[in-house]
Amino acid sequence: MALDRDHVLRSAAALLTRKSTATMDEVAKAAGISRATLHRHFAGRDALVRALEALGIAECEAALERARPEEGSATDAVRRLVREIQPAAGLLAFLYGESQLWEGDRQNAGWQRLDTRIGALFQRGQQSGEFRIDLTPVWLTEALYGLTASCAWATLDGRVAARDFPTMVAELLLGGALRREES
Amino acid sequence: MALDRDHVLRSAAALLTRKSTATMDEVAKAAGISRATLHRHFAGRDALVRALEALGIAECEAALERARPEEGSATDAVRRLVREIQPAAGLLAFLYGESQLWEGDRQNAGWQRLDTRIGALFQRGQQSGEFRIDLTPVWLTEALYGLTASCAWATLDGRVAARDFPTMVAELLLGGALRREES
DNA sequence: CCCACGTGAGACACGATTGTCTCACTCTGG
DNA sequence: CCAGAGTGAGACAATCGTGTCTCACGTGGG
Repeated sequence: MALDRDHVLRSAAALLTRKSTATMDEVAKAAGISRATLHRHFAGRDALVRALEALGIAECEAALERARPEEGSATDAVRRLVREIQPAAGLLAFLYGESQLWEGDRQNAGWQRLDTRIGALFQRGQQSGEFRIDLTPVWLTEALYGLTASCAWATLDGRVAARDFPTMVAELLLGGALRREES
Repeated sequence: MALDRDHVLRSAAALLTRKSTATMDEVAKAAGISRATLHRHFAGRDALVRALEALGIAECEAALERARPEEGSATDAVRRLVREIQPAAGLLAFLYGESQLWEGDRQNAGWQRLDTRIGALFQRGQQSGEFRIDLTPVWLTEALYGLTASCAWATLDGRVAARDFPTMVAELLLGGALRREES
């Protein structure tokens, strides 16, 4: 039962990542169950999206946990974070484009928790002198989400290889397009 | 009449940037016209979105034109491009999230034209030694779109000041988060 | 003045999606 | 074997957005 629910959620995430307007019927078929059973798990489309949001937040927090953001240099911590977040990138991209989640004043507090922790990582990098201080931690956090979603979509379209995901996102976010003189 | 159409288009762009699921009725009200008149300008929602797509492409091409991508260093050209693209950033963010435009095989050829020209700019930077070669021009182009959309949304929410848009996008895209030793 | 045109307002039907319900089937444990 | 829980299939009404239509209004030119 709990396993069923998780399986349904993951199928829905995979489908909605590709086709964000998918019908409840399509979601059910993708999970290999009937629409009736889908409704037994999730009261409605809204409830499903909320559950996906909670899953996305949980996966991001788990990725952040695994990345050990307090450990070692902030640079390496960001690289670890990007690597750990890749499995959730598709789901994240879907949620990122689901404006329904952002317009109300009742948005999930989990995002703020995440923003705070990721922002703190960038701030730590600034304080240690690793990161430049003219880009705010808030913007760097936003850019991390944005680049993650962009690369997830580009991967789906085949414009970027999945194995290059960590490099592409982390290297652009950290080093930018400019070539370094040193190193 | 032609002016009316342009005014309607711009109102729709402004509204749909904030609320991508806005109704035809809401779009009409935002433009100060009735739904009937809106339908006289655009056969349906699809036609409206397509017209917005064409407008977005045209604005991007105009921005690219103004930025003179062949002139001077590629770095400065990218900075100019980001600056010129800012007025269209909201519209671009809306289109970027409109998956309807990408899933079919009948996507507007304008995007490919743009991708090619912007990709060429990044390639020029790589050939001149300004840009690193381990990030593909395709990914850099994608990242430019992604960061533009992210910053547009962050600006709407007040997380980033509009006046900082060019700096935030261009500096992150070009230099990344890492602090430079030299310069 | 009068007519033609564009417009706003509203009615209407249609399609798509949703949420709820019922019923028959299957499997599992006692 | 049997009872009960869970499921799939389908019917059903309700809702919402859409596309089309009609009609009345007013405005500007002939």
